[in-house]
Amino acid sequence: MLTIGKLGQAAGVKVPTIRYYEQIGLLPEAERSGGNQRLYCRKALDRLTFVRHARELGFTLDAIRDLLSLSDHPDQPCAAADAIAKTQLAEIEKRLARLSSLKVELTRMVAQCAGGSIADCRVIEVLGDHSLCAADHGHREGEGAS
Amino acid sequence: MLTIGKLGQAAGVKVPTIRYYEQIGLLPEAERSGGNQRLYCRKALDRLTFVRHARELGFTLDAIRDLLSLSDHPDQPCAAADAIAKTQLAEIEKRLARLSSLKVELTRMVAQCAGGSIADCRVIEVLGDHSLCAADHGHREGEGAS
DNA sequence: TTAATGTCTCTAGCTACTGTAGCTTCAAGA
DNA sequence: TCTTGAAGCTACAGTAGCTAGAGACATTAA
Repeated sequence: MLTIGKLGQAAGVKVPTIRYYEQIGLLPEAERSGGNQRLYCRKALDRLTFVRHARELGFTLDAIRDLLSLSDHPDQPCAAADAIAKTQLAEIEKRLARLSSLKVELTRMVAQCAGGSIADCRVIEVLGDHSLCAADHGHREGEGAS
Repeated sequence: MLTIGKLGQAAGVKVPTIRYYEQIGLLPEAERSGGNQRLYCRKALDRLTFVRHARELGFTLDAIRDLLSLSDHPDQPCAAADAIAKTQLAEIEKRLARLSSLKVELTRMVAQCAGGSIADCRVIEVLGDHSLCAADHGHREGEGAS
């Protein structure tokens, strides 16, 4: 049996994140030791690894919840899991296209900055006037820019 | 003078978002009409357009705050604005690389799903076992998957 | 005048965590 | 056996960047 710290290390997930996952019901409530500490078995590690991996691939926690419940019933046809992955793929393709055009735009902005004063800095100029844009980057970002 | 609704339409920003920007000090407090409604002039529209455009390009509100204060002092050298844009560009390139490898992975996953039952669905299998991954997608996502 | 629309403030909620405070438990060494 | 330090516990607050809703007031067109 693993403590929460060991589990986190093994799965590559931070301890508060594991507790958070339990809190929101993504992971089942853990067994407890005599001193009220969480204890995890191999299966819990598999499940957490699954979650981390899916997060890395960009799945939302809701999608992961669905995938987990699917994998808990392995006799059903896998169309549902496939659909979730496909949705995710479409989403990623959209983001890729968007980011590519942003990159073009920023590259152009940076290249045009002649190193003068702000009064003639193209970076600020382009940001103030959409019509100076070369690329047509859409209207809403929809993702946090971290 | 524009009401908040007209301003929002003109700049392509939702009304609550404008109030939010004012609340966090990104936009100055607006003038008020006799009936306590916000009124905006042309300059406010420029500023809001700048903000929206920068948000679309993935700048954080903090970075935008910096850019705005730079553009308020147009006699300084533009190195700072340039640096912000470059940081942003590097960030976008990282995200692009990451998303590309995610796309490869998901495409592979979806292609391998043979349409059978979940017991042998590669989507779930790949998510449960990192060693099955073709691409080396890093450790942390750092962006909300919307 | 009336109805519809717009605006006001305030509060709470969203995602996916992260950090803090103040306490308890555990394992290893003296 | 005692001590010490790391790791664990709960509970709550905070992060970004908004979005949604309630209930009241303002404006405008018919």
